[in-house]
Amino acid sequence: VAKPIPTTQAISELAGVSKSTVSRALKGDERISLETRKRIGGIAEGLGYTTNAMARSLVTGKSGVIGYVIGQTENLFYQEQVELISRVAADRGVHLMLFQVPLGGDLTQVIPSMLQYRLDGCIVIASVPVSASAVKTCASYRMPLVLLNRSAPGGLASSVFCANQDGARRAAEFLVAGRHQRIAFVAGRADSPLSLDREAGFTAGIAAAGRKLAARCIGHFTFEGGFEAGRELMALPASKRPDAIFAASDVMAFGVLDAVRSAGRKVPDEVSVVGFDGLRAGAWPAYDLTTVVQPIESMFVRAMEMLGRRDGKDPNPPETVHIQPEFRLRGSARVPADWPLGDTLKGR
Amino acid sequence: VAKPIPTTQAISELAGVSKSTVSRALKGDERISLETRKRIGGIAEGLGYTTNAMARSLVTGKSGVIGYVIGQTENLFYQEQVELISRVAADRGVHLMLFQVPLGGDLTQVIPSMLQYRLDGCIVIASVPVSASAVKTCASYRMPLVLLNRSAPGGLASSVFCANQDGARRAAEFLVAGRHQRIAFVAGRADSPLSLDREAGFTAGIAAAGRKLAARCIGHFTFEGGFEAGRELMALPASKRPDAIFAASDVMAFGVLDAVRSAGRKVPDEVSVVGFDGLRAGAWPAYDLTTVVQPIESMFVRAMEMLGRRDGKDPNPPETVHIQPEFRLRGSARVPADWPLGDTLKGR
DNA sequence: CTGAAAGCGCTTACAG
DNA sequence: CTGAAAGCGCTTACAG
Repeated sequence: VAKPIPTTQAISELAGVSKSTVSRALKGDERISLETRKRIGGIAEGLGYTTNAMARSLVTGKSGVIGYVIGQTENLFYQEQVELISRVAADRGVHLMLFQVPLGGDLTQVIPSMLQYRLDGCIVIASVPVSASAVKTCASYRMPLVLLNRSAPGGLASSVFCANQDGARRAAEFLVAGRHQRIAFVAGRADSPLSLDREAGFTAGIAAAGRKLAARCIGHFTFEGGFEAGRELMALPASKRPDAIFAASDVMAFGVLDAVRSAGRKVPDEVSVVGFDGLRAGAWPAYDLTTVVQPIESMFVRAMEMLGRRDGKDPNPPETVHIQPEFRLRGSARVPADWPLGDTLKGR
Repeated sequence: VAKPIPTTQAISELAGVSKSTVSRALKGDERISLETRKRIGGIAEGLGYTTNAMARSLVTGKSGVIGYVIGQTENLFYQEQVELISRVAADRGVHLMLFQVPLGGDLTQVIPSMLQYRLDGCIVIASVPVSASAVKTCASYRMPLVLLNRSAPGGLASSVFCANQDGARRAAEFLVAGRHQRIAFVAGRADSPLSLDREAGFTAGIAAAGRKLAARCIGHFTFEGGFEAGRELMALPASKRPDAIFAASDVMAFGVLDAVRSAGRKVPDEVSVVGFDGLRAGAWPAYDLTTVVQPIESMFVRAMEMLGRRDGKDPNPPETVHIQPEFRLRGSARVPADWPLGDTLKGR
């Protein structure tokens, strides 16, 4: 039998008190006597009451939902995160609404929807382009934004970064210590700040050892791109062929690995491969990838905190944080004899 | 400079008409003169107006958002789908709210949240346990439910299935035609209807050729479980060792493949492996998996249609549909000489 | 073709 | 410790 969801009105009638009292009792207002609170709580429970979030947010101005903006990406990395962020959100009692920016689009496209639902804020992943005007629009409507691994044009939004440079530098030190002779880098896209950061950290790391990059390819952050890059590198004459390859993402590293193997080279005996991200699939024996692990759970927690803490009406001032990644040793790269096992970047 | 989001009130003042007219004009009500509609539309645009979805849904009783309920699963299959379903939803102008049922939990846990936001309906993926009482509760509150690859206890909710039996049967026919001698099956969990369906279809397929299963293992729907199963199977004496293995999911098939190879067996010369799902990662050279591809996009579209079509106040009556999967030939299994290339189940 | 009024289900000053 | 009243921003019969 279908029953409508009961309202505070229904409860107030059953309890013989006003709707105001019901409302206050339900949210545990101290001004209502404990006894009344308990009684009302019991009635609400018995009726199967749930507050109408729409009505509540209409008056409070807070919706209890934050937006999670993803791109139209086939990148495994982002796919893995959905479960994680939804758990982090659930733990804090906030709900997540999903927004997808189509390929070639910009955050701007989903702003109207975000505003419609009066979101308490938005988390935007790195693969979504964010124009200066998009950030400005959100700021003008007081819609707090947290960008992941991306800085906000004009500094009008918060950012949570993995310490990309530090992580990449660590990978460089690892490969140098492993006595690799010709070290190559596979970039994501030429114009990606994320890729550039990782490249900067990596080249700084090998430069510190008085070395330089033996080769550099573009892998477009895709498996296929990584595979192609790996093929190119393996096609080089022996004197130039790299014996170590660092890819700016794990999926690309997977592609590189498959290419290296199909070129008949042994991993890690002839070629070491290191990635960046920390995909779960990296643990599968087929790849067994040594990689820099992004602290995504911590990154999400920080992002939620930034969105959550706004006590007053005004959003928090934008801030930027960098969280250190970990370095995960697996079988795809030669381990220097004296390298501390189980070492992590965090420990430094 | 921060500005509040304008309301119909603001527009009505600027336009010199009533809020009623603004409301009607904005939704293109024919009763408002075209001229007025255009003028109001222009003013709204200029003001950067977006309707307050909370207020609207408070009166209409429709929120424009549907729930997507996922489990705490690390299964790649579900991870890949988030992007797809969010695109399908966006195409139809509905928004998606994410709900996660923790490990060991049941749909019941998230029902209060679903009710709070007065969702227009919910899509529940197969890895989420759905008790009879959960279905009953949703039905009693008129919350339409569509379960994926799972039938509703009591028939009180709709279901969209991949034709699991047909797909698995096709895999069986393929392996039989490939003249494999000892055919094994790796199940998901013993109590999973999904796994049982695929097993039923598969064994029916080989039984039709007068054959029976050479071996059967449990792989728990995980990579590790598949790997373990593959190891067990490869450890059998040569006379019992399978030369063909069908896994009830792609991730398990990946594990099987890695186990088969690490046991020193050649794929597909000595052992053929076939999966079920159609993960993108199956196309990677490291796995190159022949598999039954679930038509998830069509499944999502049907699910949305089931939720969307309710014109009146009452939800649509529950229905159940089965959509045919495709069979994708790749390199992990020997192809029968006379097998039609590019053949799909759909074509039959 | 348009408007005044009521109401969706809450919360929150303001009174007492 | 509790209630009456106003109001959040819409939509929708009901009138005209």
